[in-house]
Amino acid sequence: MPDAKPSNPSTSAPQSSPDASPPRPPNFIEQIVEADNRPGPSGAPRWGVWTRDDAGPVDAPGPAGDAARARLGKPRVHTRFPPEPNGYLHIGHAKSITLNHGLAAKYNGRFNLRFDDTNPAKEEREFVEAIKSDLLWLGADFNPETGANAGGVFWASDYFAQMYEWAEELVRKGRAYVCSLTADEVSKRRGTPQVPATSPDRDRPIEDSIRLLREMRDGKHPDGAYTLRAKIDLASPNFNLRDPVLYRISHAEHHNTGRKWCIYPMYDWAHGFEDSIEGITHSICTLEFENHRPLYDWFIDSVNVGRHGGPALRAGLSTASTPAPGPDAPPSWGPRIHHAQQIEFAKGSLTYLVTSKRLFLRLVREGLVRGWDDPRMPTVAGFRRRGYTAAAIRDFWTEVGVTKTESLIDYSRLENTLRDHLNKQTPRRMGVLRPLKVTIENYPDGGPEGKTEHVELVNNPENPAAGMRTAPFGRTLYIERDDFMEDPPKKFFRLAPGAEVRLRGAYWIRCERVVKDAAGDVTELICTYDPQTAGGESPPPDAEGKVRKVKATLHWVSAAHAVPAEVRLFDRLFNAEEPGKRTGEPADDLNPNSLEIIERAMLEPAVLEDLLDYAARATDLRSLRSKSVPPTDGPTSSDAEPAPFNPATIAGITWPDAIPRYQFERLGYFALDPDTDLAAPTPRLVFNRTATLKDEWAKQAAKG
RNA sequence: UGGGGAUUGGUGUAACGGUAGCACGAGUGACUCUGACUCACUUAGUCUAGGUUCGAAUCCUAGAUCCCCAGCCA
Repeated sequence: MPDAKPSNPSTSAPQSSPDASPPRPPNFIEQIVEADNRPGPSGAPRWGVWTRDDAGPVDAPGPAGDAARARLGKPRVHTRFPPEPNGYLHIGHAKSITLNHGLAAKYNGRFNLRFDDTNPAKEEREFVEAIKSDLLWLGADFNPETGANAGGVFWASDYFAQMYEWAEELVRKGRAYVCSLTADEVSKRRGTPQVPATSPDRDRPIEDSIRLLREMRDGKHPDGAYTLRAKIDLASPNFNLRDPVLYRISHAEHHNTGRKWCIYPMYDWAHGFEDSIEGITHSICTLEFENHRPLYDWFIDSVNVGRHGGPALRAGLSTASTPAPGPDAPPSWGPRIHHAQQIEFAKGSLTYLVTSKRLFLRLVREGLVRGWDDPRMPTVAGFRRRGYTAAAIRDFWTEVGVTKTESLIDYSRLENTLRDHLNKQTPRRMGVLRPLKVTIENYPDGGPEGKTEHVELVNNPENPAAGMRTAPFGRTLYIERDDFMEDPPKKFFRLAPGAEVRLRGAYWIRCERVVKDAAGDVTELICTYDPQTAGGESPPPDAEGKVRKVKATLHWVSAAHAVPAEVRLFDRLFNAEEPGKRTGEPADDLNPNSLEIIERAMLEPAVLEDLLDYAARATDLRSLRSKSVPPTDGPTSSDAEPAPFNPATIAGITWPDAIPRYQFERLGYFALDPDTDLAAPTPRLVFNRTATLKDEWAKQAAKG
């Protein structure tokens, strides 16, 4: 394979594009990381170095162990992706994953998957499994046994007890209090930018607050009766600091902790501690949390009041290096806890799509799409099913870069990155979407079905090593309806009455006559072929030395050997550049023609042969079965861990996710859909069109 | 109205007081057994107004525009 050239064996990051693009300058976050990694005034990197305690499986064999050993003594870089399991991941999340996992890979750090499950009302098990599966597909391995940069899977709910202790600590330090206001009252008393908020219970005695907090925890009070609030600044122009709620009462069943808790921490209270406990160094989030950073800092600082130890100590880790408080030290709450640095970056929006979980939920529930993984959905699962490659999505976000500038990116940029990848990799095959029958009247008759020749075709012109295949050719063929025009405009150089074209790899044919049905529609073309053009070669020069030329080469399928398949064609889900801009409701801009199903496309037989061959030796049949992804929302009963994706070689190309992909010549890139059933007596093939090829003719035709 | 961010060709991004560059797109042409790919050329930008400086996208002042914040969501 030509792309097997030596490609940067030093990094363990998932390698993407086959050819190396010019090196990008480091983005602003990488610049921060690199500055942190340089020795500071103390001679050590800002976040210290990896030790046997936190470097990962240093004694394990294999790549994960190798990476862990290589990490020892090197500057710590520890990132995380913290989704709430309340929906499927979308293309925007992929940016965060690419960034966070990419940072860990680039600096041989570690990357955690952490479920931010602090709100039992909205979270479901199904989403947990879907998110894990999406991360694995994207190449962000979180399992420390297999992923070189994996830090593990964590749950905010595992930290509830620790967070609760810190909450009591803040009360005792006079920095939090139990408030009896209702949600409505708090809202009314919030004030305005100029007018401070008011809160009647701020000066509740510490012991009262402690008692009430414990009663809240122990289920003595109904939902909404009390909250725990931080005592910060009711007049702050930053509303987040106007005594934010830390805990609310909720007698709800949590998907992880069941009925153990009836108070749940608010995101703001929980998030900084989650990073702290896990020893996250760079806590990367989106711009809207910039206003919250002072709050997170205040929480950690408040816990650290009266504590001792180095500034970069991490909770939950060995405190051996913590200097013991001296005899004259004030009462200590324990060693100081770790304080991650939050860095905010801008989300990237794409034209013609939206990333709103609320809208996704509606589309799925109302049946406007065929599930979370509908190939039209901007979910990671949707892109996967559509046939996008994880490498293309990663490369796209890397090319777009990371900044603090809000951007609206042309969707075509994502599509172009995808085409780049697919062009270099996909095997070529021929398929006809809308068959038009062609009979070659001067082609020899060799029996009931005519004579059959086997023509040789190149599998991928971009990749000579992909080799050749043969395709049967006969007297009766199908060509694409769009490749014939009875009354063509000047610039149309495909087939027309009297015109001559090449059939790829086979012969040149000339259209002699047109057969029509009663309605006047063309049903068949009667053509002749030139035996001197075998293999598609030009015929020898004529008597005057002139060589005949054709301008078009068409794809075709032998009617006697064609394999029928269902093909699903997609147009954009929304037909407005910014859905919802017009009316405020994105659903108003839904494209009613976003899905077109071709029930009986005709494919060259090599496709079925490839797939049967793969099915016979496949260990990972996810892409060949319809049960691979839950088709609708709603909880599933299965608690099974999503299996890692096993690479599979299909038609000579190895796909990390085992999804068979092709370029059907001149039509675009296609991926096998899980609705496919190869085990049926008559195999059922279903393909999704991932993307079209660029089409100069369509552009011209549109111009008129 | 208060606070927090942002602003460089059509799009995305770089330049960190010293030649405004890169990628994608678009246009033109070449090549072509995919109207694909590839190749060549072209196109077009520092939000505005002042100031500092030998020199400003970069520093200062004033303004404009856009995004975020008054959930017991995250």
